[in-house]
Amino acid sequence: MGQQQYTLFYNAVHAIPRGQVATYGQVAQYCGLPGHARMVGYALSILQEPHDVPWHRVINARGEISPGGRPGRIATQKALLMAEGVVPDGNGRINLRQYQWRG
DNA sequence: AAACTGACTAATA
DNA sequence: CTATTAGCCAGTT
Repeated sequence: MGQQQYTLFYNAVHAIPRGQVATYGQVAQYCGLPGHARMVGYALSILQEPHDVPWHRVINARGEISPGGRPGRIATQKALLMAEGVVPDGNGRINLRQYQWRG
């Protein structure tokens, strides 16, 4: 467990098509590790540029953008998502039924 | 070693 | 809708 696992997560995130989103738990399950949602969050939290991981396509199960350490992260993620056509509803939440990736 | 901490979730109340 | 509980596990104190 460790670095290798993160590579697996990053790989899974790469599989999320543009214009769609996936939840942390979904990514974990896709990797064959159900229940490891927190590890997905951790893996993304330690990402450092340069990287080519579309981290913004990963949101929580409520359809919200999870708060991260640095303020401004949420706005960035929201902007990236909207740039590829994923638009939040009136309450700032993303409709999973519409945008969630079906692997 | 033990306690604490998280970009999490599902189930209950 | 909010709150609480319990499960999760690699890092950090």
